[in-house]
Amino acid sequence: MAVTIRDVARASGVHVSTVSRTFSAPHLVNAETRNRVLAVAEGLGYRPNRAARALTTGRTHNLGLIVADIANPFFPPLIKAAQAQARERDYHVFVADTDEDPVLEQELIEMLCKQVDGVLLCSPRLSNRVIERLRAQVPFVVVNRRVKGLATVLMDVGQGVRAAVGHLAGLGHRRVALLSGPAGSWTSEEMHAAATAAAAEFGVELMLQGPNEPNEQGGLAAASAVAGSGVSGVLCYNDLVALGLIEGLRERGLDVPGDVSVIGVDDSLPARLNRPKLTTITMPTAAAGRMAVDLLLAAVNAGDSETPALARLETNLVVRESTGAVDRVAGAAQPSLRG
Amino acid sequence: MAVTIRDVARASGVHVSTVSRTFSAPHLVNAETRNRVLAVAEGLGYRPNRAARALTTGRTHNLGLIVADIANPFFPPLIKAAQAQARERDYHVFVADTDEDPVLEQELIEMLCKQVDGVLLCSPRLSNRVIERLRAQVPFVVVNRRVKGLATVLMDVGQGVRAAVGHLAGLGHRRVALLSGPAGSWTSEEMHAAATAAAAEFGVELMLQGPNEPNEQGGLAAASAVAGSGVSGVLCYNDLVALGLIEGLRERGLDVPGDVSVIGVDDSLPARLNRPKLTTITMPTAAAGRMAVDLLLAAVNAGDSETPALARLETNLVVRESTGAVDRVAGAAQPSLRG
DNA sequence: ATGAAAGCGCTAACAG
DNA sequence: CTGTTAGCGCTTTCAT
Repeated sequence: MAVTIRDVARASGVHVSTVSRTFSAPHLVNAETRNRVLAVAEGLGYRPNRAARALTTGRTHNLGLIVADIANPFFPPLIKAAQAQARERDYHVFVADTDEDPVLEQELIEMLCKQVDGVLLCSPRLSNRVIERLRAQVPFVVVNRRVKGLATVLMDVGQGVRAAVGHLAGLGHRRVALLSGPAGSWTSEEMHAAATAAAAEFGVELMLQGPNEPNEQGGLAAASAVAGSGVSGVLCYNDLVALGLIEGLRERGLDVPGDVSVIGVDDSLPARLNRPKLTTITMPTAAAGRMAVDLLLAAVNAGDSETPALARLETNLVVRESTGAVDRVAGAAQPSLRG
Repeated sequence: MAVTIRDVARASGVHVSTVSRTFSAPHLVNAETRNRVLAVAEGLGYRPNRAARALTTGRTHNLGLIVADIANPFFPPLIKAAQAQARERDYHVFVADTDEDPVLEQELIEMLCKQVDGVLLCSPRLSNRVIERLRAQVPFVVVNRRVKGLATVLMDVGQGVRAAVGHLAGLGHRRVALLSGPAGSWTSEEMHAAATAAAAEFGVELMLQGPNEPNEQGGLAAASAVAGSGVSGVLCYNDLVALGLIEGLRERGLDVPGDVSVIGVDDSLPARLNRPKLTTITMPTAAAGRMAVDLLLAAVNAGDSETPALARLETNLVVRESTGAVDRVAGAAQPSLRG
């Protein structure tokens, strides 16, 4: 076993409680003694055992972060930001990947909740019912989902969607499709509502296509439906869907943005690397990660009797190369000569 | 505070040790009693406190996983595989991102090491000296790095590199560049050694260019050097570098694979999504994640007096669209007519 | 300012 | 098979 508080106490000729205070309440101990203890501890390589501390204080100083899929490029920036923010508050973040599986998600939460002071749920696939039951065990903060009574961080994708539809309308598109995401995705529902409203506002016809898997496969699979629908512009649930769609369209001889304009959501790494560079809606994932940590820490330190906080973060459209003007009368998608 | 073992004991009319055994050594307790205890525990919503258990057993049943950058698409598949494998062994994996910062890496390890039974170091940026000091505190397994005396999982990138150079040679390339990775990267050194050997074997001239940042910026920054060097084929440290290079080459009017053939390493998500699809060396990241967990668990349960294990995993070249035959005499890169 | 003692939730001998 | 007892490393009254 490693060096404990007792070893330090013995080696520096004080009682364990003094050593303890040196680390957890330094102002309560004589400067001289403190320095001696610190020096001895340093020399022995002593590090407080946080698990043991947690046992008495009831605070682990750990946070859990549950995501559906680390490999989805939407999440890493959020994770990084959350870890960085937590570190500044002397907290540590444990990340768990649920593989998009609600059962696994619940198991992980139950497993985690005894080792953390609070849990960050990002775009959870769990039912609200389960979440509400689980919250008795540990404070939650939810990102991109509405659960009544829980502190929440929302990315206001509606703003970006409105801008996207306006952008397409301005380029002359009259028929536009929305490729929705997984059933039960709050973001997807928000996109739907905002797209419907914006379509009416800008006088374009909106077709809904979905649900789709939230990855390239989903976009690829939707390509034939899009190709046959006569739309000239498509707004996708996320960047991966958009990239998959572009790929599928190409296989059918359709060019982007020549024949079809495609817009993604997230502004993820692949969106910036791909060719054509994706026009997309930026999601403030880093800000959301930081904010979620702050909200969670507030909930942890205040008890949950507060009015649950709600943070809404802005989104924006960033225009790149996957959208362009309609160069045909009806805007109907047809194989282009260069395709 | 949550429901403890004592509450369960009281409610089911047995002693705490019986409840304890029900969970940690079920075979030692009468089936009838066990079922009763289990039922009561279930009813009360009891979950064993793993931190408290860790205090007596000395086993947290947690593993730490340190990566340089979660946002680098190389890591997520490894992380997912490690978490899945650990779960099967009733272990939990805590992921920490060091932001490519050795100082932060060390801090995180020291912070983590009291809450985990072992640590997985993936492509660490830490000096061997520091690693060797830290290993006294907690068992390590290292991925893609050689540290004497430590259990190791290596991805044998040399195989893939040889295949890549052979592939380029077969396409008629005579002058080839290697864009190396960060200084101190084991993988980068392996690539260099293997590329040098393969270049001699296949009779091509090899130019070394680096070190480069392990991301698209690194590739982008190297583009002008590559464009001016007269090479017709480039092997890059990883897919992101390759994609950045392709982008930079394009900005200079050079087509891939028309003017220059580019090969990446990792076979990451962006490599498959991008256009042209990247010819790349597959890295067995998932297998490495699983293997590393098994090695680490073995080290944890055996004490470190064993001969440290060494696993070498195969890599392969997957040919896609970013490589092609040389269509000019000297193979010198020059603006193409279609560029 | 420091020491003494109790206890956090759990496991691990040791008895019985 | 089950109860008793001690103690993991640390914090936290309460004394002194």
